[in-house]
Amino acid sequence: MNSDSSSSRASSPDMDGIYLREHQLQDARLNSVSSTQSELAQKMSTEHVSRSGEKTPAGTKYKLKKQVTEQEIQQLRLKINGRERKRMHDLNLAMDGLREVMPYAHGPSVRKLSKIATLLLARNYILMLTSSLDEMKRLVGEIYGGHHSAFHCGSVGHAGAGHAGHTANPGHQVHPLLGSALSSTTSSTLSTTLPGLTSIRAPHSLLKSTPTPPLQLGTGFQHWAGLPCPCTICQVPPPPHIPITSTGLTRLSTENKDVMK
DNA sequence: TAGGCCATCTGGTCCT
DNA sequence: AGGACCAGATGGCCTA
Repeated sequence: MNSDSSSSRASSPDMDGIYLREHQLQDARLNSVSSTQSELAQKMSTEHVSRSGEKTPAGTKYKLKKQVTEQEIQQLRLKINGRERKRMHDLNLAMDGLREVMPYAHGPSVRKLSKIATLLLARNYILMLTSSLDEMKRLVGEIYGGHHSAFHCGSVGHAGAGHAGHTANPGHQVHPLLGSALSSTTSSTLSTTLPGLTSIRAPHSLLKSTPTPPLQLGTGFQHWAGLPCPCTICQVPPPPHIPITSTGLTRLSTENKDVMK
């Protein structure tokens, strides 16, 4: 039940592990799949020979040529496998990065979110943040009414961090929420703004095997500072009403409503 | 032991 | 042609 999967099974093993496992598997596969590989090699080598016009069916020249192409094919396979491995490794790194910013407890005593759980939780989290943002905009609009200009882009002292996009891009080239990913305040700001957020639990069914620890913003969590910008540029459209089929998502959405109350 | 999750290999397809 | 992307297959590890 130990969630420290990095110790038991790292999603991104080091290169030595990769190298070792690769060769172990290759040794196993070269024995079991050698027929397929040799068939492929023979097919390709024959094709190569016919292309190059060197028709020496049974001579030594043919054998040498075939051997060379088999080695080339082998090397090509290794090269392709390495690329694919690197691609998947990068994908896992991105997945780890996503896990880091997810409002879910991190640590050695917490099982790492699975990939599917990470994606589902991330989607739910985005929807929650969107609804929270809309709600805050609505509240600010109610409170300040037509005087919101005092809190407009860059007018607020704290807004410098989160609204760097505005100050640096008068033409709104970069949305501040996107810019906040590069420069923003700590999660405590969000916790203050949305007090209930830090106590949200993840009820997703895919997380059933976890002890469901209280959600906490990851160390890498970043958000904008200060008040939401009510300008038309920052007025994000309402979240699309995507049907949520997952029970976990539905449940979390329900909790979101409670948080917003 | 079954099922879930994952890494890796592999062949196909599409793009540059 | 080479690389990126994708999906299926396979086998290992872990947990209930």
